[in-house]
Amino acid sequence: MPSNDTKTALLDAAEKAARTMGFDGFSYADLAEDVGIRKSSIHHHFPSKAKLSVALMQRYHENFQAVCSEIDANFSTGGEKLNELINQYRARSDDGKRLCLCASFSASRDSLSPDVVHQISLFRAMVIDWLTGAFEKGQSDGSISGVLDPALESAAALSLLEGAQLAARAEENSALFENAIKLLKLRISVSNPLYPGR
Amino acid sequence: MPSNDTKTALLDAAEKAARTMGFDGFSYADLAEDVGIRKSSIHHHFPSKAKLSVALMQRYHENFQAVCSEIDANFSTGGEKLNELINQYRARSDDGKRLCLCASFSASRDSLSPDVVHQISLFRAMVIDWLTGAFEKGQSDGSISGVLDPALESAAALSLLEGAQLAARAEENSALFENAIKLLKLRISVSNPLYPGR
DNA sequence: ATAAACCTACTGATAGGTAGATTAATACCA
DNA sequence: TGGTATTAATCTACCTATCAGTAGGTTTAT
Repeated sequence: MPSNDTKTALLDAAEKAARTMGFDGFSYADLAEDVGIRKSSIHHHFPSKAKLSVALMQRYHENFQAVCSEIDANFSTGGEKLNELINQYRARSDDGKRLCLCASFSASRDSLSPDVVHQISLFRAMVIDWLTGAFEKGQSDGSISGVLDPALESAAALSLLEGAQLAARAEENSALFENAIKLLKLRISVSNPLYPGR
Repeated sequence: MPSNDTKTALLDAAEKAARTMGFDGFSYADLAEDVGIRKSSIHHHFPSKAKLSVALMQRYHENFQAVCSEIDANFSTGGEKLNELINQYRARSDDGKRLCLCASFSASRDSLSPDVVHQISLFRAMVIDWLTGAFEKGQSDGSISGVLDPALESAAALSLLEGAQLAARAEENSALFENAIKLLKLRISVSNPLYPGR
């Protein structure tokens, strides 16, 4: 029985560590202590830190993409979709204790393998595309006010969300995340989504 | 003659390294090679990496505060002030090769000394205050459109600017910074033809 | 029997930091 | 003016801890 338990536990520990301390801030020794095996045993599952980070980023990409699909399946208006994505970034901020993996890895760019650098681009493109769709929807159904250009809104929103995580992280205070996104949230209409308006 | 040359050169090298690779991403060996002295000699100027980072953050704070004062002395409208601050963050992005020191240190928060953590709060408060003033001015003089709440605008703008640096850093592409801030720039009125803005 | 999973024990490189000698620039003083 | 303390600045040489990673043996489950 190929027990994925340890492998998953290692990925969980690595993701938490990377998002808390950055790629250069955690070591195999940290993961070993967290998971409860010897650090040399980690190499059985992930032969190098570079390959671990590739697996980390791939899982993160797939997971986030699934979340976006889930949102699409459960929410119809652009405003609702945007609001749900904001909730995702809030959750991943963990009260200012962490950043999302994409933001954390971006900051440590020079220490990453070329594969991960490329994966970051793919991840960002995926999120930007999804967000652009949400803003297009919000523009046409009137659930997001003042949308001039969905593509530009998307780029701005992603930067705002990652920047808001950074703000909360700077002082380990979730209120700073909320403050940073408040104006964006105010643009989301809270009217009955059954009445798209305009 | 107390030669500040080496000390300044060390701070310059450390700031560049920290903003490029993060606090955990550079070592005394890197600085030594950059400046051209032995790494043990660095301890004569900065006995520990913690004290170096304190000096780094202090110089950064003073420098940035001076820049803000300079802007206030040379530009009168809120829109012009905001535009100049955007220019500062663009310059500090270095075409996606670096982040500002505040953003970089925030990401490596767990590796910093308590002093530096506190300095980050002070720095952010200073920038937020200044930005709030700029938005208040822009609201009253009409040079920034759609200002509802200057304090919220300020928090959002700082997160957007740091997030835009992160976006550019993610792909080492300055166009991502420009894309992220474009909508903010569009809110700045370009009424004065002498300062057309970018 | 086989193979995955994990272990002990190790490696070379590098981390931040220290000890103590040497060099270089300044200050004092006859 | 020349000589001598003094101090800043840098050096060589070393320390201990930790880093990612390897070699090879042991356990465990099929």
